[in-house]
Amino acid sequence: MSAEKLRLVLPDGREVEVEPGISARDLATKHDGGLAENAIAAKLDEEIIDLGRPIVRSGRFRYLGEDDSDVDALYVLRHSTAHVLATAVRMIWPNAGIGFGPPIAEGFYYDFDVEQPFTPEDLARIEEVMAEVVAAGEVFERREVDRAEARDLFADDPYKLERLGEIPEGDTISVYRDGKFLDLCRGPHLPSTALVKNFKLLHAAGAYWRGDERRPMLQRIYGTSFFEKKHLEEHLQRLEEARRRDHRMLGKELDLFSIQDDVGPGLIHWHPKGAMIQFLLRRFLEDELLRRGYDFVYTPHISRETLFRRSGHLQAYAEVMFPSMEMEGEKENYRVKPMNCPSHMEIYASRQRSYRDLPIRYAEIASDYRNEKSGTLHGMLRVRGLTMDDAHIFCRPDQVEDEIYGMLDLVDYVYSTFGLQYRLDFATRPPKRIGADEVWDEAEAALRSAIERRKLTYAVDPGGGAFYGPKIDVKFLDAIGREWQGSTIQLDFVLPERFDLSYVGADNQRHRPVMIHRAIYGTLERFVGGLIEHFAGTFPTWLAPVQVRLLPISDELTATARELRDRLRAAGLRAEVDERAETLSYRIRDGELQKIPYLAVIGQREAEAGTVAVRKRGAEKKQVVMPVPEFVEQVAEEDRTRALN
RNA sequence: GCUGACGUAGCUCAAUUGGCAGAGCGGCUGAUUUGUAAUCAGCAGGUUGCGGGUUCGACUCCCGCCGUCAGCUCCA
Repeated sequence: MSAEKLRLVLPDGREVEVEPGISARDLATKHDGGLAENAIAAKLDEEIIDLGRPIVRSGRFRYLGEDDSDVDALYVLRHSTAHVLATAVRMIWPNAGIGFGPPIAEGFYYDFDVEQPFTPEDLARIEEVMAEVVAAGEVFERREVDRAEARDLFADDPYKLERLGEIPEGDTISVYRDGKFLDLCRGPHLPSTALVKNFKLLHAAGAYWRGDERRPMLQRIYGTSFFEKKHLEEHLQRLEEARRRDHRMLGKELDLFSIQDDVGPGLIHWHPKGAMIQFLLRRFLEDELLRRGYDFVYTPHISRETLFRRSGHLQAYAEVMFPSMEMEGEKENYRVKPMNCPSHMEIYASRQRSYRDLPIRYAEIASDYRNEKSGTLHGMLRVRGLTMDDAHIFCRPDQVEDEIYGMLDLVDYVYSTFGLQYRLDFATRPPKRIGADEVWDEAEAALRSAIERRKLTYAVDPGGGAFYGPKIDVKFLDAIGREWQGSTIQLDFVLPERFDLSYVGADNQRHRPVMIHRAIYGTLERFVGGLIEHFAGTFPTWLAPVQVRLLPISDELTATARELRDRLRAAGLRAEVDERAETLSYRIRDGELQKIPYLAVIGQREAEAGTVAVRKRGAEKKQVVMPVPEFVEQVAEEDRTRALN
């Protein structure tokens, strides 16, 4: 069979004709030395291939180099590093069972079935052996085998056999070997372990085989690797930076919140300074909601189960709800609410509604309680008692798009005030759903159109919507690039049905309103936790629990300092006097560590001149002496404009 | 919920093979009255998470509970 030449389109646009079956490596030496210099793999269209693999079709072609900015190259590197890890583990524990070992977003992991969980000392030991494997420069050797041989090769590896059984008939089964380690693996890999230069094992923890808690627990080792040492170090520094910003640590240091053992896990105590932040967030949002035509409502924290039976929560959400409370002399038990929607439905349903009343927007910042699994609790980010900035909008179908548009506008207004970038996930109809297709068509079109009108970029999550309606999730990015779940906007076709909501239209007929759930912050707990980490505790002046701390140099100046404090308070600002009998240096240091935006020193000179010596957090000029009125105005201005400094 | 590690003063952490529970910071008191990131001294502060057990003796070893932390598919 005289093979036709293949045509490969190179990144620079050139086309080359090659013999079918030529490997990327041979292609490099024959055709273009420069292009393939330091290549570790190649990419043909969307498929990454080993350098040694034969090229059997035409397409766009490029080499992957030792380039940490190339996600494809990193993918190969980390996959190979995972194999080096497994190689080392098998050298130390020859009987270790092996699970999966994929590259992941920031590194890789590998799951092992071992008698004893790995200790930190084990990880250090494994790293040493990995270094030996790297030094040995073992070649990654790919081989394609038939099913029978594969079964034979992995006869002692039950997890690999299980995976093998899932590979469809007719698919190629490949195995990779480096040194003594053989793995069922689709590849691709580096040419040699010698290219694994900068890696680090980060931690070990249990992980269920296939994430299924009914199946055996394996021991997972996480790690990461880079081509360049500099990038590994930067990555480790980022991890360190994230630890430095941990809201649980900062919450303690800055006295923002606590969780008390004898109150219960996942239940937040907002201390005065944390509570101040929550208060400021509420005030900011509520003022804005008034401008945007919302009505405030307040609803009970507990209710008869009748309510949640009607809403469907008892059927669909019971495992997250706290258990029933029996009430003496009453047939019905009570429940603490996990959400606010049912009560808002009741308010809507409490009287007749006209099409002229719509849209109706009920907002409530409310405490809800959810019995989250103990292992998922995490500081303020995953709690059992949560404060939702909730709202439910009831509108006519023709109003949905404008309402969504308005919410996106509000999201943008709020997030940009905090200097947060964000992105949208648009989740569409899942396979299992209620509601007619026409209703979904209309709803999804309205959401999409609102997003596009707002000129926002978004990712579609097909089938990711709830069974009762499509939704938009807003993810915001913090200062070190991590993503947080923030706002959510969710259409609901179910609740209006269950509560038999209606309005009387212009045609004098009863119609079903559309209902939209929405939260801007999400929960105050998570949002504040996110802000703590985003700002690393250094809140902008308008959010700082204490904006100004006054430092009188000696006792004689305390009265002057108190006067200024009262003047600042009268201007709506938050100020306090540090009257402790400590040196100025001591009190300045303390104020800096407490991340207070303004430290204002008052000495004899200032008292006589009517000035303050202002030391602004993070400012280039260490201190500026200014007249008191000017200082008050400067802080007030920053507060008023919500400056991000 | 499950697996593992951990839990000592308000905070951060010590305490040898099972042998008198300590330090720094913080707090209080006194002295100092301070000019830009820690003044000095003294004092108080503990049922070593809770409950059992082993032992002459338990922070230490064993069991149970509570809590914290990491993780629990980003599919060979």
